[in-house]
Amino acid sequence: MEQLTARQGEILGFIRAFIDRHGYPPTVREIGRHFRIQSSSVFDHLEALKRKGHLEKQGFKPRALRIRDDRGVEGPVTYSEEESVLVPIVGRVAAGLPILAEENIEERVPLPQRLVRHKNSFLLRVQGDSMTGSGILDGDHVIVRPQAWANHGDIVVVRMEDEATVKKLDMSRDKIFLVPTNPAYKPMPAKPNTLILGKVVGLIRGY
Amino acid sequence: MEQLTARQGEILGFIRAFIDRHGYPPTVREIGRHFRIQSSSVFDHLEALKRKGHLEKQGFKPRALRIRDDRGVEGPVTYSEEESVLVPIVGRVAAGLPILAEENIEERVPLPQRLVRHKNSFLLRVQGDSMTGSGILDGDHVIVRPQAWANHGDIVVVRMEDEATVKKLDMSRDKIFLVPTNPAYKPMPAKPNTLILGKVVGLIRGY
DNA sequence: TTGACAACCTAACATATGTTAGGTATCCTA
DNA sequence: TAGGATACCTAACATATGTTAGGTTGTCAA
Repeated sequence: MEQLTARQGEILGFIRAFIDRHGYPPTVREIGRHFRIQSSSVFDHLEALKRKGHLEKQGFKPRALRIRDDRGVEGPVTYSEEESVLVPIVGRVAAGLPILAEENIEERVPLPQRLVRHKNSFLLRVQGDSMTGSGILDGDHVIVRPQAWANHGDIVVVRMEDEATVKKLDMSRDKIFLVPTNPAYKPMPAKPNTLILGKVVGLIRGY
Repeated sequence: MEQLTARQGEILGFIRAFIDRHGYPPTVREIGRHFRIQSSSVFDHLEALKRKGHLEKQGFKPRALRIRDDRGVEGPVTYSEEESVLVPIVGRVAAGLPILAEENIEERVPLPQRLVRHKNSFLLRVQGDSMTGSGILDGDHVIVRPQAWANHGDIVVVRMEDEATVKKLDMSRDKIFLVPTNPAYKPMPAKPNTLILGKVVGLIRGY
């Protein structure tokens, strides 16, 4: 990866911070406004960053920037390429409290970043064998990305009463069904008070 | 959080996936292209998603979208409770070489100690669906503790020719059998040259 | 049976956008 | 001492962009 100049480093840092704060990259002119330089000057910097491999850039599209300096080092590696993220294990899900309230958290476990690509993800211990059809066994821990809505076919964590349970979403019919993928169980229609806590994005098992 | 319609859920899901894949949100028309609807129709959907609190939207700015249905799960600051261990991912298993030879190692991933309680453990990517009966799916990574011998009922990694494969050990009969727990496959007797590389002690999956 | 809402449409508008062209000044290196 | 890279500039261009206005159709609860 080619060396950056001080200015190029500033620009890259600004883009990174902007994405952190807003959730989307800045436009050329937004960068320029911050540094009090013209858009064409920013353009030059972006081209340099692209040429040096630190930035991906989709021609002519606004905000189509992606920082690429997080790739690992090539070749045989004898050290960690990857950082760990501390992910909380959620136990009981007390009603009324947000899922990640300290009261619900039992402990925290370091996981590789690739498995936990989103902020506020958490681990939930699976109880029962209702999802064995999807390779989710009793005692497994699922990695959950919090989101209040999910789509047909997603494996989700829903809260019913005081319990968090893992099910597959079936939205193909008139009502929403929570489907256990173990054929020994029957799909149940979602009640009005069922709450989607998040989508299952990973799984961890220890034998 | 107000209820979404099926269509609104699809749109929200597309935006989420797009950000995941590209690093920046889609434009109104990019969403429309995917669903084969007009930009003005997409606009309506985005307004609905904003009104219902699932989306933030900066007026008139392209791609200025931010998904907000993960609120209420603000996590407290995380601190370290557990150390990570660097575990190598083994790719091809070159014949003649020890399984943990540098030539076999693709990369290293940090895992929580509780999952990897033994030295020289490694990760192996599972190919095929022969172990779905044990909740081990195609593409999963199993954590393997190296050992040359295992017991009846253990799930093990064996080397046959140049390939490492995951099977269940059946030693209840006169011969040793390698059992795929997917009933669609048949148990095979162990050949004299089959080598036990280790025992499966854990599993990791990313969706 | 009315009214609200959802889900789409066509057509048009103003403009913020990435980009290009051509220029100046400074610095470092061959 | 020439050349190249860096870091900026002004001016202009084509267009992809979010948005608005004004529809149609169907569904569903009051």
